[in-house]
Amino acid sequence: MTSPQMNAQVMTDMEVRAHADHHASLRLWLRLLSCTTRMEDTIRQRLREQFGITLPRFDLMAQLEREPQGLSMSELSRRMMVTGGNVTSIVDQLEKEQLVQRQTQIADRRSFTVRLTDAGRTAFAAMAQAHEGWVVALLSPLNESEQAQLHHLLGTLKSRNPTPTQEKT
Amino acid sequence: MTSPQMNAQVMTDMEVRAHADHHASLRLWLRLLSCTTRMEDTIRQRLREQFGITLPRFDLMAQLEREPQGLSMSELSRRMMVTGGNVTSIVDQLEKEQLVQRQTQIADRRSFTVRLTDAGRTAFAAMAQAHEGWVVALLSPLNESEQAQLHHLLGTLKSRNPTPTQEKT
DNA sequence: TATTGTTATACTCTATAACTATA
DNA sequence: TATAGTTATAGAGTATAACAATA
Repeated sequence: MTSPQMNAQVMTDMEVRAHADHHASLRLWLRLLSCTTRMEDTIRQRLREQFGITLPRFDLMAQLEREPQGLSMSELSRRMMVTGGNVTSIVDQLEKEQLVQRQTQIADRRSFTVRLTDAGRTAFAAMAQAHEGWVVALLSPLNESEQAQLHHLLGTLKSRNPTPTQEKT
Repeated sequence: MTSPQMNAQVMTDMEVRAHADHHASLRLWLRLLSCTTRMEDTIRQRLREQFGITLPRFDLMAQLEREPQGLSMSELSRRMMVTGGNVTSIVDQLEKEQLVQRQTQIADRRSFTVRLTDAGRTAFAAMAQAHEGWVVALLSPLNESEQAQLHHLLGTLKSRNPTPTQEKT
């Protein structure tokens, strides 16, 4: 490829090939986007209809469910990759419905620990179970081996791209 | 598996297996979502910074670019899967910037044909070229064969799931 | 009556910036 | 001064519903 014999014809072929590859990448991206958006819209709609909850609220509860000892507002902000004011608003709503609670810190009185309440944990368990069922059903066109392949390919994609944290900061 | 010898122990194993699979599906979904969201956020941000355009506006222009003869408002609404009022608002903005134009129909005076202007076509060409470059770069962790595999797997996923049209209507 | 498109309204999510209380 | 969190505001995107003009 890099030999001195490389000539104008080869360059042209390479360019044609590059264009074809670019279009293939673009088609792949559009397919990736449409598959994901379609699943996400379905899940979002069902969460709203069946549980009266939005995806960000569900995500916040999911974060808390993984951390029984609770998380600070700023840590929630970091993990959900949204700014602080938005976390305040989501926690306000969930607290009003008694699904989460703010606990004052002894060590640092500026900060709160946010936790799921018992009611919140119970409610989340039901939602998470339904959510998992939807995901399993939506991915069921792929068998176990195909899902593993897809997981692997996406892992390659993810690990070699900059993280959102790096980009956002 | 369905023989009379199937006993409690087998059931338990199956259940354990099912749970493991479910968790694998959930992990796959989270990875699919985060890969896609990360790419989409990057693209959205660059479109805004470099071209002062939002993704829906870019998408609308992309629809028009594919149909030189133009599209009606309702056809744009259908293709973009958003309700009519939103299309009105996006077309209003693009028309104000003279990137698209509404043409009255002779046959049906209720309806418009929306087209790219020459300026719109020129502007879109520059944006589309940059966009394609970003997509190629973002997908570059996967080689050609891996991209083809991913495209194929997502095709399977897409073709055997209900279409958004069915779900939205 | 039905359809095309517009307008008005409301809601969610998001970011930015000014602010308060505490460290 | 710096940090944790709140408040206020603004903007994008979305849906719904009432409306006008035309078919």
